[in-house]
Amino acid sequence: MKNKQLPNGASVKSIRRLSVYRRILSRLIEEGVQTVRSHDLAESAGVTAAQVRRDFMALGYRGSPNRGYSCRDLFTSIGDFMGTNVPVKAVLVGVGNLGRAILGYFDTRSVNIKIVACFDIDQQIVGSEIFNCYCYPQANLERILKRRPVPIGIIAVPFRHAQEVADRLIAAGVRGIMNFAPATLHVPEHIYVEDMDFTASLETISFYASHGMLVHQD
Amino acid sequence: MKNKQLPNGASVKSIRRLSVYRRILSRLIEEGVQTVRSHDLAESAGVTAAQVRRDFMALGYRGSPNRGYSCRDLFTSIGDFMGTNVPVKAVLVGVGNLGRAILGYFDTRSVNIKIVACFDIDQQIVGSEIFNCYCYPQANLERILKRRPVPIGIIAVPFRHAQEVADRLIAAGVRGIMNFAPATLHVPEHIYVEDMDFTASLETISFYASHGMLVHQD
DNA sequence: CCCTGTGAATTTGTTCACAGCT
DNA sequence: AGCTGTGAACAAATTCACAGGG
Repeated sequence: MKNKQLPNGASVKSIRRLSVYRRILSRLIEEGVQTVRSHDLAESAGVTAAQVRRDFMALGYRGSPNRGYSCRDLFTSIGDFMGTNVPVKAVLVGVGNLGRAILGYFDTRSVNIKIVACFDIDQQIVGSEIFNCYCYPQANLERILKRRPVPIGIIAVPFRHAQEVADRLIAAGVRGIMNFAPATLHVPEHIYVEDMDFTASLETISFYASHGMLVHQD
Repeated sequence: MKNKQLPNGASVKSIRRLSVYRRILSRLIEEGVQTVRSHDLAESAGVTAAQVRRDFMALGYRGSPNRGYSCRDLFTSIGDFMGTNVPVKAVLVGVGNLGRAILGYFDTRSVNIKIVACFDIDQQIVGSEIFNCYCYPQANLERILKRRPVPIGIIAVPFRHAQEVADRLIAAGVRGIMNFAPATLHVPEHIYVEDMDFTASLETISFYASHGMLVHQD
């Protein structure tokens, strides 16, 4: 897909940074911090202060000169913008080692992301509950998503099946996909895919680790 | 970190794409395909043909007009450039659900990436072998890396310990880090970090999934 | 003719630097 | 004085479009 144009001008990269700022804010709030300056957020997030302020232009949220931003208000504002103040729902397909770890990850860590169902083809797994998530037969994917539509699908199946699973998820109404399979998915323009490509990431790290040059923190 | 400058002009993004092309090529070779055009690779990798050719400028590998590229030679050439023709070695710190899944992932999938040791603080796990990888006490990290230096560290510990683990890995000679902890690591300029931030990725997907706009395949 | 290789144009993303508010 | 908000400069990444080769 080509690039989107948000009303304002938020790119994929800035959206991702907003998510990171929000996490930092949540920790600051826990610590009882009231306000934060763009400079502080920049330091915590590993970016420049100008970048932070630029990213906030998209939100419409405005700080106060000489004081910075209210942690609580900014947190809410980012959540409103990103839609993460209400829990985000997803389904997962493929309950192997990795799928299980993903279920565990989101079960523990975040209140605002909820994997509401998972699917597998293995009869040993189907019918059981893994990290508070019931496992349905993969054949029933369409039926279940029809009854309870979910906007996001997480693919953790072997790469040979990834495209087929993606097609079925999309047909069942999913709009965004988190793809852990080492395969490039071919999807319609309006579907957003984020690849979690462990091998490509590790090989990229390897390249820079061995060529020892200065480099850009992801 | 700021951007590196490769002799030629390969950026982080192009390096990552080279890894993807290489994987595609390995599958083509398995299928017995001899040559491939930039256009074909572009289709498989989900990018433009011009992008593919541009990426290959960095390699110095040259195709033949009217024919394209030799799959086998190009595969080798990318591997030479990236250093992935010889096995890439890494250590993993944190053998929880996610750590275990990562061990399983690289154990099965790839011959050319090898996690040579893992570390944990849990005495239950230490001393056992997980997916063909022996688990050492985390306290011995420095000692073991001293004897057998490894260029890459994979961090899969809770976010509170991530920075400390990163510091120790770097002190022990690691040059690149794959960070699964939801934390921004602060590292010296010459260290390359790739963040595998599940939450930021999922929230980014959520944003685009709910705002339904055209979008760029990662 | 159908490819690749690449300079030039364009688009996207980032940083600078300063005006303005408190 | 110390911060934000932002136009303008800059840098990076991508695409265009075409010259050149077999």
